[in-house]
Amino acid sequence: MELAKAYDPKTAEENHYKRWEDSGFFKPEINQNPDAVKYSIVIPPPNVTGSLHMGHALQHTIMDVLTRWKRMQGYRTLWLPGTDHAGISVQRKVVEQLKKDEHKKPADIGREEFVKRAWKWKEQYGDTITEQMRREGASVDWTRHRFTMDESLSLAVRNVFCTLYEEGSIYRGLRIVNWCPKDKTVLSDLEVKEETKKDGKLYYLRYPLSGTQATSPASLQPQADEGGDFTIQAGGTGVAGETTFVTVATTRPETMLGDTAVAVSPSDERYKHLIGKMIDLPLTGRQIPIIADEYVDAEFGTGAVKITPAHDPNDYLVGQRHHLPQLLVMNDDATMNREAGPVFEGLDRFVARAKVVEQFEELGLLEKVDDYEITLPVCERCKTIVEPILSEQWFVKMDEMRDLALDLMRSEGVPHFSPQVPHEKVYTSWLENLKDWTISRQLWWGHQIPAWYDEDGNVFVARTETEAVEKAGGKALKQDSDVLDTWFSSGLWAFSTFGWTGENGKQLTANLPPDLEAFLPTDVLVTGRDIIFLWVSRMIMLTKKFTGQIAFNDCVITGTVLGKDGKPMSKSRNNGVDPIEMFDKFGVDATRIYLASIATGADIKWNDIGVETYRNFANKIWNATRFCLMNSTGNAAQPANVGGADSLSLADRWIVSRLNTTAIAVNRALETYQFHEAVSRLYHFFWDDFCDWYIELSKDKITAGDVAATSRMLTVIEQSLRMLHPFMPYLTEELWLKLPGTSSVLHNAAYTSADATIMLADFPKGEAAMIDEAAETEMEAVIDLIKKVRNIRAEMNISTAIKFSVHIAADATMQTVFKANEFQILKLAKAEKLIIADELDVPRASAKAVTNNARLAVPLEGLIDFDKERERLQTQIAKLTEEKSRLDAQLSNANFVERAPVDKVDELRERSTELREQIITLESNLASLL
RNA sequence: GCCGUCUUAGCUCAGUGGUAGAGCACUCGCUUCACACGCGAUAGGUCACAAGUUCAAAUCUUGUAGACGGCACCA
Repeated sequence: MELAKAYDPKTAEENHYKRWEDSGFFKPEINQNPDAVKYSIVIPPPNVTGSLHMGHALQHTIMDVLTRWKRMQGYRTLWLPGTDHAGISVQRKVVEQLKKDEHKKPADIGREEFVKRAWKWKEQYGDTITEQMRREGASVDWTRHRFTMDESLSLAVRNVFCTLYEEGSIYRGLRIVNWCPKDKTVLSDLEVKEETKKDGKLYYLRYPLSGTQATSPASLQPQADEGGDFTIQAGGTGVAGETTFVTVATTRPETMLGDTAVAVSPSDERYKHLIGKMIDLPLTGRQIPIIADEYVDAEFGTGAVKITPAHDPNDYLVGQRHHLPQLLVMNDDATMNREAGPVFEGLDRFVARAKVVEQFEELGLLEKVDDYEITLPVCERCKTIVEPILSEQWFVKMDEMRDLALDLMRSEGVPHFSPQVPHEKVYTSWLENLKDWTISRQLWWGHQIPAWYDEDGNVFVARTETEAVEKAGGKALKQDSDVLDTWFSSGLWAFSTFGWTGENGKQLTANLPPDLEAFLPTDVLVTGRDIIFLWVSRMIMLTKKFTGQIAFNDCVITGTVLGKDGKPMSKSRNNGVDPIEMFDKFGVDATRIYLASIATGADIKWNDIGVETYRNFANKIWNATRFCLMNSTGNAAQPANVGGADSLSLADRWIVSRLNTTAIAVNRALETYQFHEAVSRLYHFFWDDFCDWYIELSKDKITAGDVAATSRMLTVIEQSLRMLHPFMPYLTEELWLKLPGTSSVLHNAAYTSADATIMLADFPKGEAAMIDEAAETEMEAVIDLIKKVRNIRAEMNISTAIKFSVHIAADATMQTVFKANEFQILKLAKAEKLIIADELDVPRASAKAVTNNARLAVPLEGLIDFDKERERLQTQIAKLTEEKSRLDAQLSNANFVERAPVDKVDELRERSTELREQIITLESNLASLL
């Protein structure tokens, strides 16, 4: 069989996925071992609006590595895929489409039609990411694909909602919430981000005290053209003629239209006499009181604060304490409403702001405007400035669930985060300060809240409309028009995807769906740190509450893949790297193993060269296999041939030892989610140990058609491919199937009846008993020797065409080793004769070197450049001398010798002695040249 | 304001108390019959800075500087 000269990822990528999927290899049912332990992962469901980005590629790689690794180990493995309905995102897409295609607004077609269009949109475009996951090679069980708005998952949502409501954990209330005027919906605190605005302004407004002003309340009406002529006093009050003012500062002047008080600190001497007095609120014709409240910091600003209970969370609380009216002056699109007065009604908030300021100025009531750096809350998705607004919404009390989660962490350390620092602490302290969760959203796409109202506004929460009507005694009802926060349904993901619907009460014990019983708790959750609060914590809480189970034991938090500029990838920065482009350029496998080579949790700047490295690695694997296949007609990988037979050469014993060391290390690394460690071990084992040394050492036998040698090489490749498979599924399958002798016989015992695939081959465990310390030491001595000879040739500029003999002096044991490997040493050192003795007996015109086990010399009559050789020796002496003096300094420190562990001290002493001998040898070599 | 992370070779990154590592780039040499996406040989680092703990610090502690993240506040 002859392979192409270079690996072409495309062919392999097209060859296998469909077969894997069609053969049911991704399904847990492929496992025929009734006693198999389960291993399960649920995918963080990507938005149906999404397409694959590098963060997905990273997370999917890790999940697939774990899944494939465990599957090969014989676990009954399930990686469950799915998508999230992504309320706001889909709604926005459909609104855009409607506008573009039909110039219509949602209201024009009505809710029912709109939702129909949204489903249609989802059917049409929602598969993008699932198709891309196939390209990635993700070994998910597509037959268990779930969507958060599937009937069964929606049933779970309704039942959870009703249960929480019946318990009193869900309530409806009037609160200050984050309002996005563009999306026209409320947002949870977590969906609000901050943006710093450097050119912000702080406006100082004068509020006249009632009964003191020269001007009548009427003159403070909007558009009054009368200005004032005032003198200002420090401390925020001003007097002009008969008029006294209280000056307040605000960044949002338009909200003054909704002010219902001015608050001062109770202990503020400057204002004590004003408490209880009234203010004539300009532009409104309203009178509002001056009140005292501890909330006010006398030191800050003017010490007097305008109170707008309907437009600020702190003011809202002050308002509650003082029973102030809550005057809402804005519409849901952030234009001013009727309450703002006829002059302002209908104006956008920012236009209204300018107008308020202008009018204050005209009235002489604008004291000053300061530049003020301000951070503004913005909508996470559309970046619109979020307006704090008084609104009636649904909330979940989090106290009980928070305690469930905190107990899990404290008593069982669940979930165990990787990396543990800093996530465990951040997660815990977030929980400790958890506030109620706003769960209603003013959207049409999503799970409509199962609450109905009668004409009088009485609410009936029920699982179905019929049940609600029943509760209402047959009255006509109207369902709440809001839907639930997308994260409410994804919070149930760990159990709703396994068939839990909450039909039988809480379904805690009875009639569990089989998948729930089989796969919950899941083993690990892999996700990014941006949704630890939004999703991870809620899934832990809701799963514990509704199933009594742990959602997942471990939680791997991946780092962020940054753009080449070191900033997070984003459309606006245009620094994104498309995984699909990388797949096309370097191959899926190279991209995957590169992503896996990033330290767990670490951020990384994207670097094409990293992927290129592993593209080259893929090619190396391809070519090593190619070489093997070129010489192995009729042979087969035979594990027995790698066993510890006496006839094995040093190189054979050594590669077996290295293989087992590697397998043990890889398994250990994967168990602790140290993917980069596993990758590094595999990379260096395959490239350095196997290709650079083992293949080169056995080449002559292989090319000579030595059956035993070839099948040993085949076996090492076969085992390596298995270990590489979780990282590089396509390449390894492509090659594995081509190896002679591969069949389902090599499968893990759980899959013997399945068609042959490396996916189901037994993952090498590695055996400590197969680690051969002597072989490692001896091989190291041989390698060391060869490297020294190569160094002489390179440094002396001796062409490989020139063969020379190599003299070696060593102790009896090492003499045996070198003798036994004479042929290999000659071949790799490109020498023609090896002379091994107790002492070196060479002419003066020789290049010399020392290793830890030998002295060596290469006679170079007529070829030697004495200056260069002296220089070479001096360099070596300098190096060894430096190391020795460092050791001797340590050894001459009495404290070190007394306090350091004996082993350590002995080790250093030995090394020092060794170095002394080597230096003496080199110095005498050098002396003979002088 | 509070909490936290990072700073290691030209670049991108590993490394957690005991002689500083990788890939790429650089230098030198190789059309060696698997691979130039390759082979061989070099060179390159007072591990941000300062103080401390220790026989011993890139690694632990504290501080400083710079980069970044989360939370809170923002009249």
